[in-house]
Amino acid sequence: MDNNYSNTEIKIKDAAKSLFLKKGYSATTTRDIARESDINLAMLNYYFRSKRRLFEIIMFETLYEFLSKMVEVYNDEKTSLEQKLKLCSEKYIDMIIAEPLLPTFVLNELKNNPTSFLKMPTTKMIMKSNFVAQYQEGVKKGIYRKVDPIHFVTNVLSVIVFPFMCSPIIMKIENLSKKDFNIMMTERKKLIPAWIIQMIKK
Amino acid sequence: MDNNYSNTEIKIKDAAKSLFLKKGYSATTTRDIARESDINLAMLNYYFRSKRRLFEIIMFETLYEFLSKMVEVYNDEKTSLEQKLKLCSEKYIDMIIAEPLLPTFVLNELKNNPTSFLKMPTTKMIMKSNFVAQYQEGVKKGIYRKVDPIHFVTNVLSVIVFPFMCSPIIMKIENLSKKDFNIMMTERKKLIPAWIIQMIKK
DNA sequence: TTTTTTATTAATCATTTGTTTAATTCATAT
DNA sequence: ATATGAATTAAACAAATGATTAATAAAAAA
Repeated sequence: MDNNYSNTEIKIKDAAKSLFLKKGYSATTTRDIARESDINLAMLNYYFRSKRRLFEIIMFETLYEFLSKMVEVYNDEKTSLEQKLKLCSEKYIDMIIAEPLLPTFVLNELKNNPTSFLKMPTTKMIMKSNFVAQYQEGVKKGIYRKVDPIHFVTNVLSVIVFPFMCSPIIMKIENLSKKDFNIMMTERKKLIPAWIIQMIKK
Repeated sequence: MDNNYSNTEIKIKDAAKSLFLKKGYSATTTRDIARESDINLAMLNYYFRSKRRLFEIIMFETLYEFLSKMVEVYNDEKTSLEQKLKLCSEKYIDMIIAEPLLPTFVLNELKNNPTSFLKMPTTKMIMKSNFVAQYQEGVKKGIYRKVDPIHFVTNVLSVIVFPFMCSPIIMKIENLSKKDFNIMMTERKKLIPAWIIQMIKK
């Protein structure tokens, strides 16, 4: 590889991301990060100046990657609303199965620092996406019930994301292993689009 | 008042709960709590032995109160499923408007310590509640679509709770004040029961 | 009132934590 | 081969943090 990033710089970021996701900003110490990435403590400040700055870099990149993937689906001109529902349900669930700590982390750290979200270029794009436009078209045509699009979008994201945030509870009360839980979430890939359609269809 | 709790003990717990909810366990210092409750730092250890123990007491009480309120609605023998949907939608949304930081706090701290949830007597009661039984009856009668009850319960909670966890995002992208946001959530009290019914009705 | 227990305070302790420094090693270019 | 800059290390610093102590004040019991 011939980029500008040194090996240690990547090692620090990987370890830091993993720890920040797992324990949050405050509960993660610089020494934790140094140990996990197997680098000298001073290297953290050498490459990133401070713990705060390292966190913000990781936060930005993580958010950006996450939102980019979302916008991709929502703005596809070729697919119908029902196809988009199926696609995003599948895509998000796969995404979160691959990185299950992400939603809680994002929402939690955003609560403390909502400005970092403003900086994201893709933030407001969801409400102006093809996805929402297609829903509103359907309303005009009289095939969908009318409701403020923000409710519609919120509901879609709710039934996709929230179960992951409850995973400890769901696993406990249903006696599921992590594997079982993921199977359950995989089931939802098919169920969610149908539910949403039933919710909005006249 | 003639209970066993001294004034300072209550002051400490109130301040600590407020801070733990707002900033989480790690980001809250004992000195924060002492300052906020306007007591001497040593009083915290005098009454609660340690920060950890104070946290666990608050966590337990908060969880217990929260779950108790939930079980109340779910197990009411007199109400139909549709009435329960309306009641719990109203009740939970009012509850969370009154204490909006609670869901994120609970889910977040539970992730680190799922055992504290096991101790709760009411934990598994939801899946064995009258609410679930009524749904399954409806399935047998052929008026509701069949799906694993855990999906049904998860969906109800998702569309109720998740929007609050996203409140910073929703407020940002929709340009809402806290008041506006609460109005939007209040709208949902009526909408959610209808959505859920449409979701499950044949 | 006197004694005894309980509550409160200011000061202090021992760790932990984020960050920096000064010395050393490594790589690269001249 | 040597000089220059970048990368790495061990050690240390200052501030913050959870917890304790010893002295004092307040309340309750005798």
